[in-house]
Amino acid sequence: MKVTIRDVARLAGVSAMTVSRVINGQPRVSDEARRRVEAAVAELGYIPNGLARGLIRRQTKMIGLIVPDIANPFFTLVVRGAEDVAWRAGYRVILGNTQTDLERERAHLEDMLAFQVDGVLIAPVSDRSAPQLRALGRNQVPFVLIDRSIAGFHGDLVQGDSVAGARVLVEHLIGLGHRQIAMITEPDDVSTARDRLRGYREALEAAEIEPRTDFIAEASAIRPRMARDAALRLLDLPKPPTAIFALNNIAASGVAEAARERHLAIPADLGLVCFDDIELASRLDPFLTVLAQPAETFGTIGMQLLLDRVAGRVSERGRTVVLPGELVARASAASPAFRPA
Amino acid sequence: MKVTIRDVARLAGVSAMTVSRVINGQPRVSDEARRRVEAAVAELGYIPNGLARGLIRRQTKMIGLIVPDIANPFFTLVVRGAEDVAWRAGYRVILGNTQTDLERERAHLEDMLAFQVDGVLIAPVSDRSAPQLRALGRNQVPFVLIDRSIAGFHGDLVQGDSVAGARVLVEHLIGLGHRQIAMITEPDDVSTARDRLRGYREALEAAEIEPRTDFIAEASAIRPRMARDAALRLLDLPKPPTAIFALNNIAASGVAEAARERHLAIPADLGLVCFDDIELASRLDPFLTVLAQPAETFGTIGMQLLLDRVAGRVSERGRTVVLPGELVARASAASPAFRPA
DNA sequence: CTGTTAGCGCGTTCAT
DNA sequence: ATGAACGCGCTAACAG
Repeated sequence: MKVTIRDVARLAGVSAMTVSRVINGQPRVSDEARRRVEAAVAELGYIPNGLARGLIRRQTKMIGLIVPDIANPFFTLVVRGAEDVAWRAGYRVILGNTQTDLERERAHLEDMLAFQVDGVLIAPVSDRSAPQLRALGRNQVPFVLIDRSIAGFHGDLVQGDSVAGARVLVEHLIGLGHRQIAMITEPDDVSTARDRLRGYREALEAAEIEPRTDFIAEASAIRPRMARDAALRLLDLPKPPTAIFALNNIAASGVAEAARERHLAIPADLGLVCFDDIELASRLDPFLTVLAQPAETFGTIGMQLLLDRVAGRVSERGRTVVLPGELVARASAASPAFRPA
Repeated sequence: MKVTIRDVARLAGVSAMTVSRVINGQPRVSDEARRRVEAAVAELGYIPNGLARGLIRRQTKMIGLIVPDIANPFFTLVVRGAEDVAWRAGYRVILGNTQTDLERERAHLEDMLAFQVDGVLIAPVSDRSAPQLRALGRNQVPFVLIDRSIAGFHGDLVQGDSVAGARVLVEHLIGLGHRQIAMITEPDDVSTARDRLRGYREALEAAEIEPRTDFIAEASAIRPRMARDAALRLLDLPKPPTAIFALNNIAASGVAEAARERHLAIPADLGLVCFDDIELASRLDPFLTVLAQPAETFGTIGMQLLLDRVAGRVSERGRTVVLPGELVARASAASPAFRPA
């Protein structure tokens, strides 16, 4: 059987209460009793039952962390940053990966509520996550949004500046001489997709480039395969683009794949830019022109805001932190090649 | 306040027991009562308290998952695979990232024990993890090792064939004409490092190439910076290697960085191979020659073995699954360039 | 079919 | 300084 506080008490020849006091570092215990309890704890390898503790203390020191795609290096860094901050503060993290599936997100949220997490840090699937997030509020569980905002939401939020970032990327392409610029995006109930599309449009408009509706291709932010298919559709157009702006790095990898299949060289035949650097790839070979975002910082700041709330040390209604991105110009975007009409 | 089973009972006009029966799908409840309970549950947004449940049921449907480096795309896929299998089986995952820190691993294990996880899937830091893993056994919590084995351990294990894989990689380099081949490894209390070093040595010996001790550089499997430093030491040798075998992709990225700093082109001036593909990078630009391992499968199989044990449907003492790797020859390794002595 | 009693392991409250 | 009684929210075992 598992060893309980009573077993320790028996072995130490004291009551359970004294053991409880010792393991919780409370003062009113004789040195003698303390010694014997500590010895008993060590001998039995006693570990206090977190469930029982959580039940009575009404806090578990557990934080729920939900991301749409753990395999995306952006979120992977978010997770690392968040886990690290939580760890230092004495909190542990329960991870939920949604694969952008709304139902899966709902179930994860419910499980986390069931296990009485003290707070939730979440990059929501989309605006449609709103109803299930309200369940958190109803149960008085504080939460903070990262990366994606939700229309009409007014809580804490850590995000990048997608509109400005997209504009910078597209202006960069325009500056290189591109005028036929397509975009690969995802459904517009995701705030980042919405914002990046807007930035793309603004940049075109500012340069007085006529927008082409057939240059907007919808794909997925987690499935490179869909991005590849979307890119192929663009490249097979009668008048194909000379450059593509992919909404994130996963989509960009799909574009690169499509380009290879059509024997188009990047950047000679096709310019390519996207959001979010891929650290490992860039270190291996600095190639992709990106709008780099401080991914790990999304996680650390997000977790800090959350822990503030959990500790009840915050009164303001909704704090928004916007993390600046940075254009990293590399080889994947260059002047468009001459291509016969 | 939080809504409890009693609140539901009151609203539905029944006892708590009846509510319990309904939410657990037990049979002996009248349709009438069931309907009213379900209505009350919906109205109150009742979510059963998992802590209380776990306390009495003696199982939490929670699995602990511990990896050394969540930011490594190999482990990121392991996590995704494992989480996915757990999810389908109705289990949730608590994630622990150790950053190869033994103490952090110990603390994670203790926390997971405290919260009564039903099992633990772990890629241990090193052989030194052994004592803290015994704590799992003491508490009758089943566990499965992934990726790394531990000297003297005899439980379930899912691993790659590091010896053979390393041999294949180094033989590949030799086949291309390289004879001055260095290796970047990590401390040899990690089984994969040990095995890969052994494979490296075997390949050299089979080719009758004299091993050079100054060609073994110790670095880290999680810090590209250390791999870079190690690579610089190798490249600055009076008689530098013409090719480097990095024990994993992170280390390889550090090597590439070092090569750039010394203005050495890969593969023209320096051949580079390593373990573990980087999916995203390879899709973007198939460049690195790797020994690809089915990372996600490490996670799925590992979780399956674990859930077998958790369900108590397994009797064998220790099952070992060895997942085959595959050489993916790409551009980063080629015939050594002519270099003046 | 339904409700009552008891207790999972711990910590709070109040005695002693 | 220490312990006894009670309850956190839920369900197993037993009544009825």
